[in-house]
Amino acid sequence: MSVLPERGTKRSYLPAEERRAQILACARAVFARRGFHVASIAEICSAAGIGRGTLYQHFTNKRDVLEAVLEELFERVRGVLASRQSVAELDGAADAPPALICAFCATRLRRMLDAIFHDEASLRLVLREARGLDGGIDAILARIDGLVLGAMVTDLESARRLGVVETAEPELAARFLLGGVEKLVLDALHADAPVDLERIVSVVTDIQLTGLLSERTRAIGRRS
Amino acid sequence: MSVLPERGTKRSYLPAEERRAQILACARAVFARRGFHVASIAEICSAAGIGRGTLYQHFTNKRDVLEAVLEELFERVRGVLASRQSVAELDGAADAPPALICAFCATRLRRMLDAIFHDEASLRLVLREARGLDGGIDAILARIDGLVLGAMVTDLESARRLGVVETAEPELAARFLLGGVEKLVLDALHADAPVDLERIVSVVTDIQLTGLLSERTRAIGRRS
Amino acid sequence: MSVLPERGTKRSYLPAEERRAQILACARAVFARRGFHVASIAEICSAAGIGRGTLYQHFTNKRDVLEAVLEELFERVRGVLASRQSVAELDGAADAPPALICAFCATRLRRMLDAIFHDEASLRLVLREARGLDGGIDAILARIDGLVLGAMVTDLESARRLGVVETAEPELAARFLLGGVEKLVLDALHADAPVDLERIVSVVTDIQLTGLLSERTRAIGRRS
Amino acid sequence: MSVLPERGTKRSYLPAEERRAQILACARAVFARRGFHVASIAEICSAAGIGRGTLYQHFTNKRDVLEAVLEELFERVRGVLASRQSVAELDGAADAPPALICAFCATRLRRMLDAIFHDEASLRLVLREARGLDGGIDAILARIDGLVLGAMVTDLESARRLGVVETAEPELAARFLLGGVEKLVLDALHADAPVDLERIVSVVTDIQLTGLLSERTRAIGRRS
DNA sequence: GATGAATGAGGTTTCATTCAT
DNA sequence: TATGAATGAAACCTCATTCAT
Repeated sequence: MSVLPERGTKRSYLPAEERRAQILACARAVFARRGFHVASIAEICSAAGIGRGTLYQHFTNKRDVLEAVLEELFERVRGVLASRQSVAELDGAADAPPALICAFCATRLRRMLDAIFHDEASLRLVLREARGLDGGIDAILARIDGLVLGAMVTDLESARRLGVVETAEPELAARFLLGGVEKLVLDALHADAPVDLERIVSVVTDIQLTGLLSERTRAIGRRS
Repeated sequence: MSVLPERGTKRSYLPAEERRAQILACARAVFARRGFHVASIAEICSAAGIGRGTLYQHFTNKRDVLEAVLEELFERVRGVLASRQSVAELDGAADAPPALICAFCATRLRRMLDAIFHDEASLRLVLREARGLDGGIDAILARIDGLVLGAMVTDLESARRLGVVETAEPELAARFLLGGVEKLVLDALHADAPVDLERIVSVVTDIQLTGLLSERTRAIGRRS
Repeated sequence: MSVLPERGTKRSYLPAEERRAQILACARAVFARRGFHVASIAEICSAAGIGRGTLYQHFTNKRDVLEAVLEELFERVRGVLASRQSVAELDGAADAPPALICAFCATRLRRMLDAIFHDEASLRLVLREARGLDGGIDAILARIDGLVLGAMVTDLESARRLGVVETAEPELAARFLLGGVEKLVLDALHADAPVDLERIVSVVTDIQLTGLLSERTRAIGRRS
Repeated sequence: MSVLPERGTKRSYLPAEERRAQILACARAVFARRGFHVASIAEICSAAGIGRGTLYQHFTNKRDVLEAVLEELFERVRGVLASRQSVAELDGAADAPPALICAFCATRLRRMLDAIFHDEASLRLVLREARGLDGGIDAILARIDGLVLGAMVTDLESARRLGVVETAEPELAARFLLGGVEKLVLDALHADAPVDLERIVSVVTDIQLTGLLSERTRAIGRRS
C-alpha cells in the first residue's frame, strides 16, 4: 500500500496534486489498519516515504487528513450511485418470480456496496472508525451513510410501487439491511477471514426478501 | 452518574471491593460518553471523586479498567441468558399463526437485548468502542458477541426443529439480525434520539421472519 | 537563580504553592535572560530542576507562565505604591529651596522604581519583552505601566497644587520622565554595566525639574 | 506596502538589485508589524509576491534580512545627519530669549527624528525589536542609537559653549531626552493612536530645557 | 487506603532552509 | 532567476503512570 520512493534517491519531487493523492492513499491504509487515534502522523509519513513536514504542506491537521480520506470516499460513492440505472425503468418486474427478484436485488446491492467496500481499507474505515471526533468527521460519515441509505430507500419505494415488495417503513428496512451486512463484514474482517461480499449479499438479500418463516407456518397464516 | 464523596470530607475511605465497583461504574459512563482513547484517567477519577493515584491501586492499567468494565457486562449477559427458558420446551408452537410467532420472538429478543443494553452506557460501549486495542479487549467483546449470537442460534435451531422457520445458515441469520438491530440503535444514539428498543425489535423481527416480498409476488413463486 | 534539587535525589516534592512560586522565579530569570520567544520550556524546567510535565501542572501555557510572572510583578508594584505616603501631606514644601525638592523627588522616584526594578530580571522583562504577543500580556504590561505613571501623575499634581511645579501636561511629563529613565537603564543593561539607579534617578530628576537652560539665558527670559 | 507582481504573470523577473530592494521593503513592513520572531519568511515572501526560495538567493538568513533592513535604516540616518548644518555656526544664539531657543531646538530635533521615524515601520522596528538576537543585529541597533545620540551630544556641547545651556553630563541628558521621546512614541503606537511627533517633540523640548519647577520656587533658589 | 506532585516518552505541529526543476 | 516541494530539527504539550507522603 505504501508508495516508497526509489532506493538511493534522497528526495522525490511530485506535483502537489499527486503527492496529496499519494499521502491520502497511505493514510487510508494506516488509519484502517490502526484506527485514527493509534495511527501516528509519523507512521503515515514513513508509509508514504516522505518527511513529516511534507504532510503538513498538504493538510492542516491529523484530523484534516482523515476528513480528506473520507471525503474522497464520499465522492466515489456518490459517483457510483449517480451512474446507476433506475429500478423504476425495469419493466416486467411485477411479474417476475421471487428467485429472480432476489438475484436482481442481490446484484444491485452488491454493485453499490462495492463502491464503499472498494478496498479493505475504506471498509474498515467506514465501519469501525471511532465516531465522536470533533469536527466534520461525524458529518462526513453520516453523509456517506445517508447516500447509501437514500439509494436503498429509493429502490425499496420503486419496488413497492411495482407491487414487488410491501413495507410500511422503507427507512427502517434499509437501515436494518445495511446494518446486517456491515456486521457480517466486520465479523469477517475481525476474524481475518476474506470478505466474501458475494455470498454475504446473496444470503442476506434472500433472508430479507423471503423471510425465515417456513412455508408451513405461512400457510397457517394464509388460512386464518 | 458520578458517585461523589460526601461534601466537606477531604478523603473518603471505602473497602477495596466497593471502591473498585464505584470506579467501574464511573469508568463505564466516561468510556461510553467519550470513547476509550479520548477518555482520560483524570476524567474517570474526577467523576469518581478520587485522586488519580487511587485508581491505580485497583487497576493496573487504563486498558485494565476497560477490560473490567466489559468483563462485568459479560457476566451480566451470561447471567440473563442462563436464566432463560428454552424455546424447545414450548409446545404447540408448530401450529401457531405467524403473527403470534413474531410477537413471541420479538419479546424474547427484547429480553435478551435488554441485558446488554441495560443502560445507554453499556450500549455505547459495546457498539462503538474501537476494536483493535491490544490485549484482551477484543477478546471480551468477541465473547459477549458470541454469547448473544449463541443464544440466538440456539433459538433458531429449536424453531427449525419445530418446523417454524427454515434456514440453512442460522449463524449468518443470527448475525444479520443482530447487526441490523445494532445499526438502528447506533443511529438513534447518534442522532441523540431516545432508543425505542421495543419498536426496533418488533419491526426488525417482523421483517426478518416474514420478509419484504409482497403476497402477490410470493403467489407467483408458489405457482411455478 | 535556579533552584536545583539536592544532588542524588530523584524527585523532590513540594506543595503546589511553593513549586509554582519556584517555577515562576526561574521563569522570570530565563525569560529575562533570553526573551520570551527564544526561551524554551525545557530551559525553564531544567533551571527549576524539574521535568517538563511538572510545569504544565501549574501553568497551561508558555504564555500563561509569562503572564503569571508579570502578574506577580504587578502585584508587587501595586503593594509598594499602596503603602506610600501621600506627597500632599508634606507641609512646608511650598517654601523649600529647589535643591531640597530635587533631592526629595529623586528619593521618592527611586523608591518607586525599586519596586519594579527589584531585580535585574524583572527589569529586563518589563523593558524589553516583545510586546504584541496575543493574550493578556500586553494588557498586564500596560497595567504595570499605568500603575507607575498614575503614581507619578498624582505626585506631579500634588506638587502643582503646592505651587512647586508648573506643568500643563502632567501625563506627558510623567511618561517622558519614565521613558528617559528606562532608556538609561536599558543602555546600562545592554552594555552589561551595573545599573546605578541612584545616580540615574538623581541626574534625571535634576534635569527634568531644573531644565538645561543656563541661568544667563533664563535671565534674558525674565527681562523681556 | 507589499509590492505584488503584475496580475496574471506567473513569474516576474527582476534584476538582483531591484529584487533585493523590494524584498527589503516588504520585510521591513512585516518585521515592524509582527516582530522578528513572530514574522515568518513565508509572510515576507508572500508580501513580496515571490516564492520562498527566491528570498534565499538574496539573503542567507532570516537574520540577514533583518540586518539588511536595519543597515539600510542606518545609512539613511547617517545621510540625514551628515547634511545638517552645525549649531556652532549659528550666531547670536547666546542672546536669544528662551522661547526662541526652545523653538529652534524642537525643530532641529524634529528633523533628526524624522530621519529615523521616516515611516511607522522603521519606527516600530528600532523601538521594539527584541534585542538579544545573536549576530550583528544588536550591533546595528547600537550603531543607529549611537548616531543619533552622537548628534544630540554634539548639539548640546555646542549650546553649552555658546552659554545657552548648562549640563555636566551631555551624554546622559541626550539619552534621557531620546528615551523620553521614544516612550511617548511607543505609547502612541501601542494605543494605535497617530504619532504626533510635532507635538511630542515640542512639549518634551520645553520640559527638558525649561524644567518643571515653578518660577516661585526658582526665585527661592536664587535668593539663597 | 488515599493522595496529588512528579515524570518523560511520545505525539503533533511549525518553519527556516535546501534543492531539483 | 524563480519556484515551491521537501525536509527534519526543535518546539510545545498531553497524559498514563509512579511514588513519597
